[in-house]
Amino acid sequence: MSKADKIKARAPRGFADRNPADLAATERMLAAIRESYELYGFEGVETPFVEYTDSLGKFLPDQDRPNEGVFSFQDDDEQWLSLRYDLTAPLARYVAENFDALPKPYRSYRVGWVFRNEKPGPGRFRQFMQFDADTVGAASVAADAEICMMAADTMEKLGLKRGDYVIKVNNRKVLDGVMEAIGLGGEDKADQRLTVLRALDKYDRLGESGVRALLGKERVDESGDITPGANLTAGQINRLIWFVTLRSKPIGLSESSINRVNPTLRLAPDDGSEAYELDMLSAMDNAYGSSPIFKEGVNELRQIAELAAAAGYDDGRILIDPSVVRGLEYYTGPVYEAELTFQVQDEDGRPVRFGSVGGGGRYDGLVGRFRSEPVPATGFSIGVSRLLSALQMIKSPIVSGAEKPGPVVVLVMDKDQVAAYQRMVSTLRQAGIRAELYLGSSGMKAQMKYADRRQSPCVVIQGSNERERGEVEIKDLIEGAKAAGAIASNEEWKAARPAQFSVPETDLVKAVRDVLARHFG
RNA sequence: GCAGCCGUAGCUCAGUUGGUUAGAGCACCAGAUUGUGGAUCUGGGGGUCCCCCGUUCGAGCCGGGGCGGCUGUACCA
Repeated sequence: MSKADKIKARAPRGFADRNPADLAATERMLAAIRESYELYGFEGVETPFVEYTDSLGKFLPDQDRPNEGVFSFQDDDEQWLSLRYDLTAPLARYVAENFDALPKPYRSYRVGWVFRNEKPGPGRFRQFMQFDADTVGAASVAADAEICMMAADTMEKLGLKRGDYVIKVNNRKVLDGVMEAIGLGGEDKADQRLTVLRALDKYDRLGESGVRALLGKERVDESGDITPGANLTAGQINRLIWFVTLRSKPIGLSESSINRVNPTLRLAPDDGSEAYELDMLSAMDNAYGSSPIFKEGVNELRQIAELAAAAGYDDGRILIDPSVVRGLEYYTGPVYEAELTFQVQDEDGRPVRFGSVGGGGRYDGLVGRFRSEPVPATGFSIGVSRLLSALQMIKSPIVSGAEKPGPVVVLVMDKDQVAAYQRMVSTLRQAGIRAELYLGSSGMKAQMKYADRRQSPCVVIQGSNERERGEVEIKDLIEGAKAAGAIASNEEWKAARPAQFSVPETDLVKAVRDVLARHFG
């Protein structure tokens, strides 16, 4: 091939290769998550990567960019197919298709790759892995409360310490109620409501001033780019900001503890009072309880809080946070988000924002699209890929040191003795020791480098000298590397042959086992 | 999508007012050592200077357009 035809080797942007360390770390994470989900009674089920596009569906108001963000192609019968963009929509299809055969409520989990055709960024890929659990056919918020508790348990099984994560809970109904109360109800205001929800969703990233700008006329970012706002009045903005800045006490704490945790929980400002309310849900209720939809949402939140507290999760693991919005398409009630609370910096020293590493909520309309009856459902997904990069960044034990040691390498000293070397490799393998024959064509020095690069614990050497004596030489590379520091000259290094010893060939397995035991117990 | 910044070796980067055959460090390969991974020394491979068009006797450098990357923003089911 001529130089001009040479193809540039590169992965498509937003698609990542995974090295041995990534694979080992992911395996550990998946095992931990699976154990947690199964403990809660969920069972595994898997659906394919590809679905009919109309099964994945476009729902509810967010249709301003139809088909954007989804990889789609046409089958030979001209039907449109799409790569799945999450695991929830395919599950809804699966449940609807097998409805009569499944126990209800139906609890299931699945893990796999999902695809989104969007701009990638740090911790954000066009192919990434999710681990999802759903309860279908249970209308009770007990199902939602349970999923929040399971999310918390799972974070801890993944090695996150209490306080390093939080499960935030909100309810779509209360957001809808607030918007209704400030005059944003009705079909004709749907666009404005969408803009408001999107603005509120950014509270943790842009802060109060940024959200205020987005609720008002416009926001100008640091590059000078302008984002148009929702054009609300100052009064409307104040009431929204008051609402989303309410912060939960840890669910169910006593009043004295509440004072310690959050002594400045403010009452609704529109009555002009400066009174403080100790219970956030009561504060909400006092402010907007006249709206039926709001009242329903607050009651659901209260039930979740009580259930979580009864099970002992009222210590800050699960918090109500009115600024949680989540996606706009199909959530109908409680929504949850798993967030990491610690700060880390990237290689360049910049602070990294992970955003949420998991989320979910109630989607009572999704399965019903396939059937003539409504089917309630609620679920939660962990963003495995994003969480992996976060855990790698903080060098969490679950992802670091997950890599296996390399194989024992049998060197080829004499090319006409390959059969004898291969026999040694087989002997080691039959003893359950990871081993390989050097398959390249280079000399001994290069073979040593190769073994070094493979992280081999030791190499097996048999030249003509050893062969005549019926022996093999074992070189402990880990021990040898330690000895290297003390040796200055190359002559000395070679003469000393550190960490190297001879044994009869019949003792090969025993000698290698001794070396392995020395380093890996 | 929009905005700002940036594209020279696998990586990090030099490259003078436009002037021979475009450089360094690291990494890689080999030799010094007919049988030893580190260190040292010596040598080697590797470049469409992102692409195209233009200006010019002459472009890595100047101009226009495109493509790509990063950051912010939008979207995120």
